[in-house]
Amino acid sequence: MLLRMSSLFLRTLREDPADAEVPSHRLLVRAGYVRRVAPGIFSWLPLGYIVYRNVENIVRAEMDAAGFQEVHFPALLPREPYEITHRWTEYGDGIFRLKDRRNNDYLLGPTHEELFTLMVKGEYSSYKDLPLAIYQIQTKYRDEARPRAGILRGREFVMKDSYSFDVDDAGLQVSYDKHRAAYISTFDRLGLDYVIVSAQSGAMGGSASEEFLATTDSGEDTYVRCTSCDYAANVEAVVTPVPDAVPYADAPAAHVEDTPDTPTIDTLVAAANALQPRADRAWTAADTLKNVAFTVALPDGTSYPLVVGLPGDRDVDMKRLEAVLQPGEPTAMDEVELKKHPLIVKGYLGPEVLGEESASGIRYVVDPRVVEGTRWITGANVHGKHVFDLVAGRDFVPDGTIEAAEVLEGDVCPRCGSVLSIARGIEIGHIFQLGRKYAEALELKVLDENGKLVTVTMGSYGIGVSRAVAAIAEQSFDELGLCWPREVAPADVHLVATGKDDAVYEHADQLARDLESRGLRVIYDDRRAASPGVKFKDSELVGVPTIVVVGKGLADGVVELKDRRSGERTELAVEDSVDAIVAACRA
RNA sequence: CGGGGUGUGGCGCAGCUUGGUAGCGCGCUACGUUCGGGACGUAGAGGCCGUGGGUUCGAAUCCCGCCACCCCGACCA
Repeated sequence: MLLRMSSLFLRTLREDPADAEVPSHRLLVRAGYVRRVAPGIFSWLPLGYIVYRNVENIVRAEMDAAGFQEVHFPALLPREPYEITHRWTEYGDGIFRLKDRRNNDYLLGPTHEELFTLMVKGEYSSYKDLPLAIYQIQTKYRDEARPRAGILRGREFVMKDSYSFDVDDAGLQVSYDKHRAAYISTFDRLGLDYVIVSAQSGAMGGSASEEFLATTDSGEDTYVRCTSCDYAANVEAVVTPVPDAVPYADAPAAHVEDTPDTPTIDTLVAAANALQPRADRAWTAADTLKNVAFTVALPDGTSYPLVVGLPGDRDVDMKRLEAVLQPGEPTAMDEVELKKHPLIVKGYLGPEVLGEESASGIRYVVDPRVVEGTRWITGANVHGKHVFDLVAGRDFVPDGTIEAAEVLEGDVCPRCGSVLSIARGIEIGHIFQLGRKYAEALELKVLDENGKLVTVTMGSYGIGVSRAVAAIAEQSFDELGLCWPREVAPADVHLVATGKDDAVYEHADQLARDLESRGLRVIYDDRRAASPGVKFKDSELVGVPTIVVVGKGLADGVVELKDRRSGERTELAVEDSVDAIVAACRA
């Protein structure tokens, strides 16, 4: 491959685009790799599309090597399969819907579980055909509420999705493990720094689930990692260790106190220390029980109220709450909704009027830390009053526990009891054991060895291909521009010719062809009009791993070799420069 | 869905307060000079100022509506 800059369809930008925030977006636009067409929808220019295809081909090669077979579905899909699994409604505004000329409903596929399931149902009917793993690389469409961060979160994106089909759970586990291994080799080859974390399975349903997160501060996902054992999890999936119950035989009886003007936790803590100072220490937010009211909307259009109780030093993490309540969608009650529940007093809500068995009938769930015997300061359900020494298990019994409190740096590791740290990442892969949800809904069954019909169990595995391009960019740049890992880079060598001397361009031209004939992919900056500064800046911005300069050194018989990432420069004798450059690129 | 912000040549922006028919940088074209860190000179091309209405002799500028886009939040009682 030899691309000449004089005719390459490329225009780099000297300034950052106004709408780009994250580095990958900024640099992919500036270096002429992508252009925005509409919110969350992008076009790929030649260099970008080369990188995109390199990533896609690595993913494909690794899937093929693992023995998975590639198929291809349409992106334009009929409503019926999604109606059967209820996702036509469950997806809500999240999918693009359209009608054909006969007014039939269609959608642009957001994911393809239904189609894969139906395809296998159409072809296979015996346990002897299983296990099977098939995949596709397909453009997906999701009408995101707020697309952001350029290629990282678009409304149109490319995903590799695979599905495994097995007769039993043991088989599923084997298929899952094979995919896990294939993903590890794929992401290793893509040159990504990533972690594998326990996850929630999300809208697809299912059980065992892990995410591959590319580690970067600009990531949307927050995960925890144990500082001593190998526990790692998405915050949505973090399990709170349940403390032992506290003896409370000696606890004083609950008593209501006047606490005027204390609608927030901070004001309440201050009031408590003034009114009822403790002998041993000051009251803190952790001594208060905060009760947060939500309305949970269900896919069938109904909704129910829910109150979450948690220690006052923590906030509700909406992503965790949503993950637990799937497919229900919680929203915090506003003033209007609070008024519909007369027993709820804004700012002074307490557990005594809550619970399915109580007067209000409102479901009341608490953080796992609120174990039997713990004592709390909390709302008294009267404006301006709080109750002290309210003991869990004695004075109130919640309807259950819920994992909805935010996870904080320093929280206890559920596996080893050590300390958790928090970091961010980009979800580039997700594997999970779907189980029989779709096989059941769409009646994918095979005959087993006893001639009995059994429902097939499935696994589902995704890689964000276009997102991976941005994730790699996100991990591979410096103040000068991009610096791609070699295997995904648009070329091996960026050859720059400088000056006005014909001899320089003649030599560089020959060098470009020699390198190409040795199997290297070459970008050759043969522009006569551009100044050296422009060419150097462009070569750094574009981010090819090896830069070669043919210029003023040629008179002394040398060309210059630069490593984009390290910045290291070497002078090469002209006679053996081809071999030296090839060696540098193969290293 | 809520909050904030922005719409002016291809890109990045000024002009708007205080109305008088548009300007700067980059890029682009031509010629000349220059050629190792985003060169310089001269001459050019390119804009229904997001959109609809209103006020006015006159609107990019003031008023009203609409549309689009960007950022933050999707919670803290």
